[in-house]
Amino acid sequence: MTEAELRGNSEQTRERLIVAAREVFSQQGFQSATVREICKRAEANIAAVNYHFGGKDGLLAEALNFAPLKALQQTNATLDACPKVRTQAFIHDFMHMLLDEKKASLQCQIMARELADPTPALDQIVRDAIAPLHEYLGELLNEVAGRPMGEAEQRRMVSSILGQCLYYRNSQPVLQRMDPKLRYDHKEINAIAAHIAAFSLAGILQVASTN
Amino acid sequence: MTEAELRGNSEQTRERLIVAAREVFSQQGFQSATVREICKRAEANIAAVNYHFGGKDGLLAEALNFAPLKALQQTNATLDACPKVRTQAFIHDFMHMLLDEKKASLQCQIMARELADPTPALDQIVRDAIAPLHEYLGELLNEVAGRPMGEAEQRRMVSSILGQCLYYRNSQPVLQRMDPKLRYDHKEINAIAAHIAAFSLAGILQVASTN
DNA sequence: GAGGCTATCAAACGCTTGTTTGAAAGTAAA
DNA sequence: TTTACTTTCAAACAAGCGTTTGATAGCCTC
Repeated sequence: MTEAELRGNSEQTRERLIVAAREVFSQQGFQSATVREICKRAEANIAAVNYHFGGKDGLLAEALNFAPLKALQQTNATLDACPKVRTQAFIHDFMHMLLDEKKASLQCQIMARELADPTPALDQIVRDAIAPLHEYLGELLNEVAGRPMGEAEQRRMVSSILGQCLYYRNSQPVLQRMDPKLRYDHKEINAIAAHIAAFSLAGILQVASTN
Repeated sequence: MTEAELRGNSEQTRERLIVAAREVFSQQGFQSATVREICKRAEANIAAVNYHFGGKDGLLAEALNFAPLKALQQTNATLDACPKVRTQAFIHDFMHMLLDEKKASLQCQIMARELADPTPALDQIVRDAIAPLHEYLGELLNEVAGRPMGEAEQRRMVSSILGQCLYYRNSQPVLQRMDPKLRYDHKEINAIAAHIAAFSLAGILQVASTN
């Protein structure tokens, strides 16, 4: 084995662990996920997690990655369209990130899980991902409303949209039982996103024009 | 010790365990909650849970109680008001159940937690509580819309409302960090409920009149 | 008062968890 | 060849979990 190969193997092990960790964390949540399961999927030894990441917490920190969410924001911000259309596009892309088996961002799914069941990484997640997201969405919704909203009002508008979106991911076990035929295929996700967008845009415009 | 006192003590222990279990389950979730912590709060021996309920699962089954949710529906159904006002009232009462420290129904909070992190009791919860709730809300929203909605559309309307409501409960750790001043006092809960109601009624009417 | 039943208790059991250990194998530098 | 360093591995460790056990004491029935 040459040095390059060894390096390669080491890097490969590290990388395989991160990939496996994203799978398991996003599916089972941080607490329910076990180091043994992750190592099994990564075909690595149990001690590898502690050797490469210092522990389960360290692995989570490495598995987290805000790039997909930031990319979504970036794409949306540079969209040449009116606020309403950009809001629709945002919800559409966000839902595909959360639900689409093919395009899904496991990193975002891990974050979505963290919201309901916090870990020590929550502070970092809020600071680096959720707070900027709230800020961006808040300004976008301000444009939709056509007038500056109060801080609290703006936060509630954002919460209304995020709450709807996350419900489909975090309450999937329930929704599955309510409608056994439910499958999150491309068509269904588009329908859900369209519903949330139409529902929310009406809500924003109405509330903004009333208060 | 007389028989009555013994009976009483036994019943007291059982009852204290259920009360303590509701507290701990609603605060920490079923999985994170420990039998030892519950017994400690109930001032009971560790073996008491198994003796009285056959295990942690059995204690959860007894701690669950759908009466408060059913009562909310019953109250709302017999309300002498138009569909819009009944929807507002429903959201108002539901949010107080989920958030108000004084009026809160711990049983409902346990259920809210179960949505995100299912246990073996989820089937029972869906069957006995959530499905009827969805059905009732669906019909109510139908009246609001003024026309019969399709099954999928109706389900999405209900999901939009429940998603918004549950977000404030299940994502509290995040919202707390976004706004450190946030306190779920009576006034704040009323404001949140009013927002969700106004937001959602506008969404329903708009979507219903368009499609 | 003997036997049976109920309820409680301290202690221990068996299992799973994340983590640590010490040896082994390989490469690179001296 | 020796030395040092990196990576992997099987095994064990310590802690926490839900659960079980066997003893104890009180009350009822006979």
